[in-house]
Amino acid sequence: MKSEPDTYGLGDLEKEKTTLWDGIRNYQARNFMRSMKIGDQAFFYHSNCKPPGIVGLMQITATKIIDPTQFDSQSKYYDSKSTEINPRWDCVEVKYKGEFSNKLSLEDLKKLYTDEELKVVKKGNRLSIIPVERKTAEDLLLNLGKLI
DNA sequence: GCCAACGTTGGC
DNA sequence: GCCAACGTTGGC
Repeated sequence: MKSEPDTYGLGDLEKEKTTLWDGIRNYQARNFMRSMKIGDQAFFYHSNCKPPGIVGLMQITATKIIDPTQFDSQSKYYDSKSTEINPRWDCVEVKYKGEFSNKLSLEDLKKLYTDEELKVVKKGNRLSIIPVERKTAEDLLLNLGKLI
């Protein structure tokens, strides 16, 4: 799950402990969130920064939550076409699990994994939520070191 | 700041 | 349903 550290970084989640992963306005990304289950783990990826890459670990603590920002006309995520009866956007709640002792930059990830093993390294991938195969995830956890 | 690689919108 | 125009993401 990607986020820009200037907007909401791993440090912000560490302070807050849990947060709603709201503001997702891409159907494919939304659908990936819908497939998540409570207890699932997720990598926190810092995007649009130097260097981009995986920095921490999270756990899904609640699913299928209606994204409140879609109804807030003051929010940049406001969607005038979404209704309370038929909301377009939902999200999950995540909990901070830790920061990796051996963070992996996008450059590192490209050296370690192919496009197919880890879709985030594929050129042109702009999705902010991308599934990771269990096998790759287990290997990533070994390469990322300890949680600090 | 540039631009590739998308996704979305809206006229037809 | 097609597609041109436009907007966004995000690495570089």
